[in-house]
Amino acid sequence: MFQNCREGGALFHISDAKNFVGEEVEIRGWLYNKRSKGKILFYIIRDGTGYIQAVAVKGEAPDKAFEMYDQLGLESSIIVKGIVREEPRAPGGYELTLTDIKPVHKSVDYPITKKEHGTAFLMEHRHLWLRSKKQRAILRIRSFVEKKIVDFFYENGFVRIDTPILTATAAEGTTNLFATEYFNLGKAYLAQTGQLYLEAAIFAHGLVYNFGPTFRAEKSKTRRHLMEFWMIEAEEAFYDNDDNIALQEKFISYLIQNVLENCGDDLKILERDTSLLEKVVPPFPKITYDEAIEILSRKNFKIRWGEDFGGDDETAISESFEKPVFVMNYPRDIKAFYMKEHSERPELVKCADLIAPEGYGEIIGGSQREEDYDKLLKNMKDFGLSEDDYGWYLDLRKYGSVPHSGFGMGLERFVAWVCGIPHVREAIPFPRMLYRIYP
RNA sequence: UCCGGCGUAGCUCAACCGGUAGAGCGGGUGGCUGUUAACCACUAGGUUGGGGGUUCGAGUCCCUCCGCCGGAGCCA
Repeated sequence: MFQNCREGGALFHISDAKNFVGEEVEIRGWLYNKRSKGKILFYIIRDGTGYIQAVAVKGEAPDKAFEMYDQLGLESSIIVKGIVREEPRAPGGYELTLTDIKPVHKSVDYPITKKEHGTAFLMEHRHLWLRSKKQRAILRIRSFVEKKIVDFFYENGFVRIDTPILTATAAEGTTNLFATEYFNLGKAYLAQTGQLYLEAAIFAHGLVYNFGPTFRAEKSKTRRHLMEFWMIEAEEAFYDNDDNIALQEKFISYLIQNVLENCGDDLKILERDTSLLEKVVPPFPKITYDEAIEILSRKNFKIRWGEDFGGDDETAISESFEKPVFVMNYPRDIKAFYMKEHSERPELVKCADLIAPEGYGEIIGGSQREEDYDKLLKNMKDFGLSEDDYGWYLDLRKYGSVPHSGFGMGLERFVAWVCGIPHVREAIPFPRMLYRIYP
């Protein structure tokens, strides 16, 4: 914030008002709202840490405060001085008796008004929408979650491996990738996963993770999809599928409990019902794909064994549980080539997707990886992948191969769930969507 | 790409069976000494997304294009 560049005077944040009662302070911020009642007027100011109301009474406050009133549109940047006062009628409990107000820049006709707006309009003004209370709360929670993700892995002995964003080939084959020119080497693609690179790194570090943007050029048009999203992926040497699931349980619970402990004010702004989040502690329910199909059949869903779940299916499964639920051991045909075959039923793979409660859908996809050279090579051929493109990946099964597992979590889906917001587009500052890349 | 829905004032939305386009907010003007999305009065603001058609008459019905929203597929 600004306090580092202030000359003299009290260092002041609105959020610290309680420590400055009776003192004159200076706020550098923006005009959030204003009201006039003739000989008394109110300026509501925000400074990035909170909101406070400055009161000016005719004859007591400088005349300037009244002259300024009509000139200052909402979101004008201003420097306000005033004396902090306890005030039970004020929302935060504190108020300012205004002693000076100076415009830094006068804002005229701010597009986002105090009444409701539609999402199309708000997305068109995303650069301004970020200033509003709920959007601030969401992105503050996102920022905190990002910190706790890094903390969790650091505390648990993981090494962060930043995997490349520009890659030469598709990692999972089927999905569409964004392409760009790469000098004399032809096309390069924006990474849709860093997993294969993480698998290489476990042989150096044992436990590794990455955290960064991921790109999918799929024409997905739903509340759970973005073209550019942030993913956290972990990869663990000598972990089987059960170890992997236990780690995910611990990870998700850690994040949720930390948010509940530290983000109470923001969750309140979002009117999030936290009672369901409080239940997110290990162990989570675990069902197999077969059992999930049974649950859906009982609910009269038209899904047959062998098909993947759609959004409605995931919601229906999650409604049977209060906590996030792991769905394990999917048919191999609907999963990626690198997943390890189930030892008793070769038509299945050892994997688990974590489905969040309240209809937020899949937030984690994970699996044990195929560590056997010959089986992996056969899978790649079955999936139509070129052996040449993946030579380095096959090498990992030649020089000290070990059982290993990993998972990937979509940050925006997680944040949307925690915040209780219906669409992932609000869980990222500037969403890239199928028909929107502005602003 | 496919399936639905929507497009009316700056914004959010009304307008019955096809019959003179309206409200709230925002803007402007005036009023008000405790407002909390302040309130009260007055006021300006429209090629009803574009084009074509049916009709005495279209915001409303038909065709077409454009834009947006939701869903499917795919996935986190």
